[in-house]
Amino acid sequence: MDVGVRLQSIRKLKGLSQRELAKRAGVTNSTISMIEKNSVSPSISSLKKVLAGIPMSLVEFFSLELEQDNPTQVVYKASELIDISDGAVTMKLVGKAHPSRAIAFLSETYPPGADTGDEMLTHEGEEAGMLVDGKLELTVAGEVYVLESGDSYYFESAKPHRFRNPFDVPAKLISATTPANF
Amino acid sequence: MDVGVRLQSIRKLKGLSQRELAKRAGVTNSTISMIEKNSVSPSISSLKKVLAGIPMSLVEFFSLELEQDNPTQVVYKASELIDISDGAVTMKLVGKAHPSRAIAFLSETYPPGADTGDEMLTHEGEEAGMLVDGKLELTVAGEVYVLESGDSYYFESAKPHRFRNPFDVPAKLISATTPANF
DNA sequence: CAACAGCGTTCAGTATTTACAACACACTGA
DNA sequence: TCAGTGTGTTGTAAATACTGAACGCTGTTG
Repeated sequence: MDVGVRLQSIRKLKGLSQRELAKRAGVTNSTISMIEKNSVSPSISSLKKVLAGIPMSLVEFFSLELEQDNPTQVVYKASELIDISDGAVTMKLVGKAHPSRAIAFLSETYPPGADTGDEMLTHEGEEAGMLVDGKLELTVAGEVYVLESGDSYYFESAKPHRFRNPFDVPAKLISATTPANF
Repeated sequence: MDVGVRLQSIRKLKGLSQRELAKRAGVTNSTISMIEKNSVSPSISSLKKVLAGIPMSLVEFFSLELEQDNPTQVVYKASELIDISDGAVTMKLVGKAHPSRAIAFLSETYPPGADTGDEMLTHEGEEAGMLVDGKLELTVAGEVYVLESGDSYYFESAKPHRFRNPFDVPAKLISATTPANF
């Protein structure tokens, strides 16, 4: 697998534009464009700067490259999931061998007090999930729900939504979002 | 840790000169010189070519870089050993976190029929080892010995020596060589 | 519709890396 | 001692990557 495609899929998975990533990384958008198109082979220092804007280490970057040499992996051990955690919420992505995935299937853990941020989330697509442990508060389009172990949900992601754990035990959630550009 | 120092220590561990590695990698010796001195930041394609001459993947290269962020690692699991195999003989190096090691401590496996080559080895330093499984033939300065499980050895590496496994079971050897530039 | 903002791409010029060819040094053997 | 071979380093010229400013496209807003 080549560097360009890999960078692009990681960038899109993080929901960043070329310009946005370029600004965070301290390079120009044209640099990122050309790297993703494989019209240049970036220097180590450049790639390092770019990845710092994601953020991601060189090790992680090339580890992912290795893993997708095995394009037909079907089963994933817990330790094989990709960590895309954001803040206090840990999020682990299933299906690392599928760079152009249609579904972001996640294992998420919300410690007591954790949430997805003050702002309500809105994006295209649909999402579903099931709580496997603890209790979790879900707000969708102004309605507040409390999920308990075994409860599940499904809604259009365009509706403003937010997850919060105001309880005193960690909540473990299995979720799926499509498309995967969240 | 920087790219240059890491490349140099790997190259020396493999016993290669800048020119020798350059020839295998299809680059010039000056390129390798400047990379090791960190006077340039090589492009991914260049570094990939250089590492192909070792041979070593980008993943492994940067993995090593990460690991030595933890400079005080003392215990290593079997899966954590660095594979520096040569031919049929598998050799795994203990102490990856010590780039400027004084001792090359190896776990080696000789399948039936494997050997260290037709030529006798001679280099500076001293080496010792113990056979933990199977049987192994050791020749030192013209003398031929047969090691069995539990047997050990110690000799000056300047004496011509060779390991062979003419038996029908794999031989597993734990060895130490100093200095580590073998 | 027009203006705008965001997206990725492309082009010319600049900065950096790389190849080629020297160089200095150390060691070996005649 | 002196040629010969090995080592790593360092100029200069060619190749390549990177920047900055365009461009065309899409969707949004007044």
